[in-house]
Amino acid sequence: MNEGFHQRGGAGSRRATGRATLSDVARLAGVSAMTASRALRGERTVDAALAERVLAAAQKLGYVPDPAARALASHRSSHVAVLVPSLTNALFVDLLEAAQRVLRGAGFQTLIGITHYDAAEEEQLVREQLLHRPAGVLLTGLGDAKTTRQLLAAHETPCVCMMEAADDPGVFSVGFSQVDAAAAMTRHLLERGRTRIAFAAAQLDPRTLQRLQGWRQVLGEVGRHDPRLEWLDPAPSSVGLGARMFEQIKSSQPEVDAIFFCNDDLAHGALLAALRMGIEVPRQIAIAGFNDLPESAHMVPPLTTVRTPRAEVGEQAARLLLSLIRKEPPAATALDLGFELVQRAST
Amino acid sequence: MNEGFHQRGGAGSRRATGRATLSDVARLAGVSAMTASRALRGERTVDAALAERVLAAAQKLGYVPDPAARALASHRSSHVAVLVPSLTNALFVDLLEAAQRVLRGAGFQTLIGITHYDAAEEEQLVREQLLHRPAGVLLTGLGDAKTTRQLLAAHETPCVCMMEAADDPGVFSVGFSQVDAAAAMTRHLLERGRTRIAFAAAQLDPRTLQRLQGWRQVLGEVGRHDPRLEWLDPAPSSVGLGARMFEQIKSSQPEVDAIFFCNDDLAHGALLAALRMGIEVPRQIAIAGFNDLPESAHMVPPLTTVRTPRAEVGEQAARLLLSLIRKEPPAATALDLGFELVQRAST
DNA sequence: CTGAAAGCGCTTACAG
DNA sequence: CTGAAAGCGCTTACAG
Repeated sequence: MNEGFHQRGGAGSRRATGRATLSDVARLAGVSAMTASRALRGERTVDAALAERVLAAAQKLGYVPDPAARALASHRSSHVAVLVPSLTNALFVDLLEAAQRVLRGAGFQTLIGITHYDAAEEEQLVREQLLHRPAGVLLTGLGDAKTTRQLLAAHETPCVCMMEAADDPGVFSVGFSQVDAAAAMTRHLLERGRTRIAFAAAQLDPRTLQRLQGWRQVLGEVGRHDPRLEWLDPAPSSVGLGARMFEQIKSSQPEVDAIFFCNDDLAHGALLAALRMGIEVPRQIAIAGFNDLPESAHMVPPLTTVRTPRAEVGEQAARLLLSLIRKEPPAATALDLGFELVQRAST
Repeated sequence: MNEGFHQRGGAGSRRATGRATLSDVARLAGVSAMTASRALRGERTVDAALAERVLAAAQKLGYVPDPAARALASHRSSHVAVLVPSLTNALFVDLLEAAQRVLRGAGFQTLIGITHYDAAEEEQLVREQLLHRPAGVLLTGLGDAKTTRQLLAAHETPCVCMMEAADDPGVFSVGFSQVDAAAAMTRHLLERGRTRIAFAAAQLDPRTLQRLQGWRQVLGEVGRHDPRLEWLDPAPSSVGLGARMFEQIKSSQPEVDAIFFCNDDLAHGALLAALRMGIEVPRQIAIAGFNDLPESAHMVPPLTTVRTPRAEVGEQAARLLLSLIRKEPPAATALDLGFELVQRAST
């Protein structure tokens, strides 16, 4: 019967890897390679008894499918590309970590790409990634990157956008409304009796501009919007920049009684600058941030901010992508995970 | 002559990708696929004129090699796995970003793995990665992970360790001496007239323990080491933990006149706690950190710390790995990039 | 220095 | 529901 007889390649063969292959499994289970392949991928068309034998054989041989062979034959790798603007911002790190945990659990490898907040670089990265035929792409979008979307569509590669609740029905997204979150914070400052509320932002990526919009909207409604209260700097966010912005606003517009920073890093810098300058927060001026980084609760005074569900966004975006990859019906097109206003002593 | 005649697969063929393949290039250049393959990979055995024709053909067709096919045939992918303990610590983010930039430039994709400071998880991740046959591995090692090294050796996968200057000649490493850096900071504190210098650390990974060793060594030499000055907490580092440690040290050992924290996050927490408690730094107590994060220069007072060359470590480690992958003679076995003591107002 | 053959380990597409 | 055949797009190993 030649049972267990296992010859690989014959005389002129090239060096193999030494790992068990699909045909090893098939031979041991007494089925064809095709049936083994189908059983291992969980196709339901395989007879239950056969499938069980295949699984047992695979187990016994310690079989692990070769990703390269699978990718070559199926035109689809087991990679998922995750594109984020930066890893310097803890927000994106949390997003990435959460997504990666889910993807890894499902047998997908995570390839990271850093776009540096540059739409052209995003497009370039997507092109590069598509050469590797990723199973899917997770994106922190840079506006209406139509080209990106077309590229992905042309390669039939599923994609989920993170950190926004998109209104475009052709786009899958997981996030929350940046506009609403900023509006909520602005309302909070009004309720605390502030009348000259500045908005200070850096980087000016699409999500930051959405926050600007929320602030404008609320102040506009109460007739308190004034373009001179907008402090917009395209430079990257940093603690140092936040400190400089605070000094500038304080010296040029002493009547400002609250500053809403577009993120916590800037707000931290402002709080530290206030300490250095002997300006009391919130008595003389209120300071608010956005994101609720771990440091924020420990600042002096503790920072009022918006808690964003970034880990959950990463996780849910990965889950949504997995269902798209598996061609299962997606749970939703746009998943809105909300936000939470965290009031602390700085406002 | 059938020139330009291009038929793919014939009647019963399966859907191809539509991209130009190696044989398209070979046909256009009028050579065999083998010669085309060799020319494109830059093998020097190819006749110059032929090589030029191949390159021109590839250019014209927009040929891009298929990574999966290449990996299947050669048993080696174009991926490099980068394993770090965490991305919550900015140190590792800088490392990763720098390494990725170099690797991407050389045509390698970066796969990240997060070990969560767990040696078992590191080993598990290495096993997983090896199934994908990475071209190489970049590691932020977790001690004498002998198993890890054996695994890599068995798969003939080159590896470079980051953030240490290893003394083991069988290990390639890029970093600096954690012991020396901590010793330098301890000496600095002695020179500033401090006599009761505590060492406060969290996470307790190998590099932290090396810093502990440097501190012990210097204090031992001057007869000022006292085990009660060691504050070691295995919990993850955070600003909050730094604040708590500061409060504890202050209340239980009021005679301590300096605290050397094993990283800047903890030191930031301590500075903030001191502000809250009304304790003057450095008059009443000096505070020092390690790593020089961007925030450190903006703290109140600005933090004295050790600047570590993490971006350069990532970059050089990637370069070293590339030369190992290409079987070029490596520039060095252990590359020591040094460190810099940055004195600011907190000491 | 160059090439025809074989093979890497899977899956697609087609028959039964 | 199952299988024999062909093929994915490259490179290794061997001849010349």
